[in-house]
Amino acid sequence: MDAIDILRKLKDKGVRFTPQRQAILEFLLATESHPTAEEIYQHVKAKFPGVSLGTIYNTLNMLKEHGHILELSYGDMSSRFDGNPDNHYHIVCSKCGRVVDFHRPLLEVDQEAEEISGFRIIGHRMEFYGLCPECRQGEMN
Amino acid sequence: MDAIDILRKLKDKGVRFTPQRQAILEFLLATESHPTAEEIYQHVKAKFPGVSLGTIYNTLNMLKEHGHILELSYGDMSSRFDGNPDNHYHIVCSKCGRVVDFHRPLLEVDQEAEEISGFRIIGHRMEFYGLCPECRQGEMN
DNA sequence: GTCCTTGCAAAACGTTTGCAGTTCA
DNA sequence: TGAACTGCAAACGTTTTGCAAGGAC
Repeated sequence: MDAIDILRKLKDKGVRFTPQRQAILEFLLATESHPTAEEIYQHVKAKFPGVSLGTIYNTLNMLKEHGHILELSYGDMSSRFDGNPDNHYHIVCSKCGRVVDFHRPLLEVDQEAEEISGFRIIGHRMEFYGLCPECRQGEMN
Repeated sequence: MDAIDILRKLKDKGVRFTPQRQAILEFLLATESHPTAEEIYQHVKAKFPGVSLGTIYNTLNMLKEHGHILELSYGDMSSRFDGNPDNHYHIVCSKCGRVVDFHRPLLEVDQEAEEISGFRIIGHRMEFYGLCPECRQGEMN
């Protein structure tokens, strides 16, 4: 489902279809990174110079509440947004903040969570915490 | 390993043993909740009325960097800190923010992550995202 | 005595809110 | 036309920073 399809469906729920929203959602669906609101803002500004950060947040929250994107908060201050939940896992260094990808088959636990909780599960996220090889030096004896 | 043991070990690394730090760490190890910095502050203030929020953050970051506690960021603005990583999982509603516990045996993936990445893994966290039964009404057709 | 830590206050940062003007339907 | 949205700016809550005084070792 692409950006236009999603926004068309949202129209039935009283959500307006605006070019800014289209640009934001298209960017999120096209990228494999997990951009911050600021990064999305910078990207959309190239196409719509007048767009504001407030509009970015407005749209991101709307998409999140309708279950089309995920908001992931990391240790660094700002949230990251993900339009493609079928992704990989991360390992975060508690000391230097480095993040490395952990590629392994996605755990198939969403259905179990859906059945037990009654939620409509959109996706999950798993993160490992630890000390990276550099930061391990002299630590954790 | 209790608070005093941990702080004694940190002394060898040039980290000072102060009563404020002891109180903060003891609270974190004793509770099963995931308190925010503010909640830790309120608790420690009962014992040390003059303590400041800055000291709480200072200590939490130090403990995190040495791999003794985890910082977990949620959708709501403030981070939560966890001294007992062996816990449960969460399911978060993307619309109303409700969080419910998901009790299931912890997935045994830490060792795999440690071997592949070279990190010293302290723990992991998994979160499911979706729409809760109430917020599903009329959504996601 | 040294230098790490504390407490305080101010600053920085990400995010939300309020509002007047605009645009989609 | 009317409700939803935009852009802007101000406000908000969390976290970090700077610095003088204090405390651990």
